[in-house]
Amino acid sequence: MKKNVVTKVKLTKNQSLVLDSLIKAGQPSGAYALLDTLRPHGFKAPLQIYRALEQLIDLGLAHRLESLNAFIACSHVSCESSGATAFVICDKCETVQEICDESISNFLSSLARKTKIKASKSSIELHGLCNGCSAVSHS
Amino acid sequence: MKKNVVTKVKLTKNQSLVLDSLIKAGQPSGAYALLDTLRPHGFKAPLQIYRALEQLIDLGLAHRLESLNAFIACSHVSCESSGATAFVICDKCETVQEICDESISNFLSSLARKTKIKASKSSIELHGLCNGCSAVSHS
DNA sequence: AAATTTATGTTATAATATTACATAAGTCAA
DNA sequence: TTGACTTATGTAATATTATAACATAAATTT
Repeated sequence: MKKNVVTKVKLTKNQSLVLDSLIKAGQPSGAYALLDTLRPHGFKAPLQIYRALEQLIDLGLAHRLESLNAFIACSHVSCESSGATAFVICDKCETVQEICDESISNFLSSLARKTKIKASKSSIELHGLCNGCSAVSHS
Repeated sequence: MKKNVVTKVKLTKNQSLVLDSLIKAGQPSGAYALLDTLRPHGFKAPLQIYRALEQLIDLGLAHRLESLNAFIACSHVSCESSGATAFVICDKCETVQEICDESISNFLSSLARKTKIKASKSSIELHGLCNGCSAVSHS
């Protein structure tokens, strides 16, 4: 459950562009949406996106939301959080809260212990309606 | 966070076939793998699989593993677990442990409370090496 | 039996992701 | 600074996963 904790890395041009797009989006973005955003910058193929994302995720600067097949910039300066992160996703406004505290890591440790697994990666995603949206929401 | 808790339902033919395949597989199975398995029974299109899976998941008889884009039969008689389930997945032998106890639901409730979300769906998946595989494993 | 809902069959296509191979740029050691 | 090596890039093709749209049939309700 280690992660490359990074204070300063020099990103390549593609990596920077993808990260900037993710940050600007402020929401989960699909790889092809990112590709479209970056076509003006010369991006032409999905692989350019996927490759940049792979590095960014390794560096803890971006995350993949498994339940959405989408990606999001890390909301911490850089995610120094040992990989124990939970995402809380509003299905209406698409806001994502990235939670990263002891309750998450404790829960995961305990789960790993109980199931006798040597954990290497986790994904916790909770969907629903955020405070604002559930106040308004019809149906 | 409700789920259709079911004691006895009559599944349709397609639903039964898909569920049986899932159970027989005993492992996460992709939709197209299921389709291939069921071609001898007359299945011809992915939609036949996806539609059956949708019902099975609604009924709590199967689950979707988001991080694998795959499906698995519920390991409980029928998952009466309020949808608060965690999956622990060995990346080597593909064994999946389906955990479904108070620690999961407590964790999720607390997360929902902290983030002020009205939760409707959750996904918790922990990857690593199971007890057996980590004993053997090289690299 | 008519009306309604639920399930099915089938074709086509959308959305997501990777393989394979060629080239270029950066890094490090001699 | 050249050569060896690793890391990043470009590009085309293709694989994998999932859904839309439309027609038909079966089950359920009234």
